Amino acid sequence: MKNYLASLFDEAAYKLPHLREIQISFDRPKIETHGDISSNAAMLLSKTLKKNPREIANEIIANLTIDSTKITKVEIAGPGFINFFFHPDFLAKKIEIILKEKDEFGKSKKHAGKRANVEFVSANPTGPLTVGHGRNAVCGDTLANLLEWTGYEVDREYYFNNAGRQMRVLGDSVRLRYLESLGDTIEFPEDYYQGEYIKAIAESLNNEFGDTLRNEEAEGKFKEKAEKEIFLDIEKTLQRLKIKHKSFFNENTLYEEKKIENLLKTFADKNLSYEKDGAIWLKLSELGNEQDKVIVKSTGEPTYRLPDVAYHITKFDRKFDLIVDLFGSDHNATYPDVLAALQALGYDSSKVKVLIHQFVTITQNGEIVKMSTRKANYVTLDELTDEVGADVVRYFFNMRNISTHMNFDLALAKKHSDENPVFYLQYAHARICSIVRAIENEKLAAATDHLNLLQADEELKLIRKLHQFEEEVLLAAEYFEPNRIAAYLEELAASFHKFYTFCRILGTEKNLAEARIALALATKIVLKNGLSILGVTAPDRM
RNA sequence: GCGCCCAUAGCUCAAUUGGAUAGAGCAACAGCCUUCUAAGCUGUAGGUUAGUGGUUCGAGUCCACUUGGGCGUACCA
Repeated sequence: MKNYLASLFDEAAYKLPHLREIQISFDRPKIETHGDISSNAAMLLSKTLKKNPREIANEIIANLTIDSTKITKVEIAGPGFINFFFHPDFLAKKIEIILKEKDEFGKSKKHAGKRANVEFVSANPTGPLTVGHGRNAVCGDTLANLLEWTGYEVDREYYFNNAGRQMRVLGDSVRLRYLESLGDTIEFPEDYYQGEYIKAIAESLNNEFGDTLRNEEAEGKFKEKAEKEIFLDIEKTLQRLKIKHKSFFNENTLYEEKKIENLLKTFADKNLSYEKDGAIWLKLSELGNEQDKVIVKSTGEPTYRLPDVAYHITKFDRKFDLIVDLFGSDHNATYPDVLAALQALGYDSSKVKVLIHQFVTITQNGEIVKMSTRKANYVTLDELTDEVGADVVRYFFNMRNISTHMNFDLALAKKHSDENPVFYLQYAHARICSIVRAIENEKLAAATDHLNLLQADEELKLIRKLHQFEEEVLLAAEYFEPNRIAAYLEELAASFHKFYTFCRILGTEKNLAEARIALALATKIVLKNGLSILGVTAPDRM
């Protein structure tokens, strides 16, 4: 609809050149009586032309070539909106297109040929993924899906670091538990990893090696085994939510391939760094940031900033057209430094899209659960998946804008899980499948020869809703907002449930019945496609 | 103190990125199943969009300040 109108306006611009000077928007009015599409062109021009917007609107309309089989009415309303009413037959043609394109309907080639990298989860392997990581995992994967739907080839990437202090403590935690399992009396420090999984890893080392590791160092077998086991668990947890990364990028490779060393040299050569108090500093204040930051400590150890920059350079080297980083809000202070450094080195930092999602507050019986992997005070993502199922987990994290501070009442999620809106969507799909089963006995099939019979209010509203899908996918991808898809699907399902209630198929005259079947099947396709973007199943029965 | 994010119905969240009369779901109340799944539908009630000022044809949305919350603010990641 919008594309069609845009072409009409383009044509009119030959006669009204000032139409080219403004950014015309075509909106879907909230209120039905305002038409299918509304344009604000006249209001935007009223200032430059110093004329009443309604007068301008009249001029514009006079210069539009209106095909009455497509547009039935054009009117000027309110302060100067131009409202367009489309012909129902024209709108119904969408059903044919949907039935033809099936799984492909909604995909676009807008970014065909481009490559995107989406980095998400990226939790260091110190323990199981928590509900907190769940939001990052689900949103990251859904964003990657969305980009794929707009034509990108997407690499899902997981960045981790098995070198730092955290991992040393992890290895030593395992070592102590191992000694304990051998019968030694140990003192387990309070700031070590308290989780039961540490004991399990120690136990399996005991089974495998007996007491031969008594003098092994923490950073040897202990850390190695812990990292391996924990990563296996993380991957399994993600897999349950249908998340699979293409690559796991280890920070270590940046050292092994001398990327850190080279970067330091480049910073020095370009006069972007300096030495002070035995440390190396990056001149971030010259790059527009608040203050200079240390990139190599006086101990000779780099801070996280340095490998972060080096890591992002590898993303540029790997020729991605779009680089997406999804972090929790605890990282919000770090990325401006990385972006500034990249820009100073000549990389186009506008290719990097940093997304920050807010934290999930978990409440259990009215009390806030403070998550800490170290203190083993957390609810794991696996536990949540066990409790409510993968579809609910995925839908729950997808249904809200990533910028919201989300509340998650565990007790409520478990108790009222069947009140989750995801079932509302799935139920709509299952109902259509049920129709399909029922019509087979009645010798009925979908037919698009008499779509003009679809004139009931519920039918027309549903058709209009189907029109929106392609646009919603594009917008959700463009703004990196997966929740738009969830919101759209809820509206679509609502339109369908109303249609289902008021527009029966069995017992209706054949031509109308078959047109309704076509409409139902088109709805089924769009529901399924939308759910697949969210990573949620579309069941045939419920 | 400073930086980023947030504040919308009793609760959880939307609102086409500045559009016309701010919408859903829970919860509450009143209805609808001899007919394709009632995990559904219909209706009622619920709002000074935290507050004050500003920008303009037009503000929940943009700007400034205030209040209240989250996350940061390391030679931790």
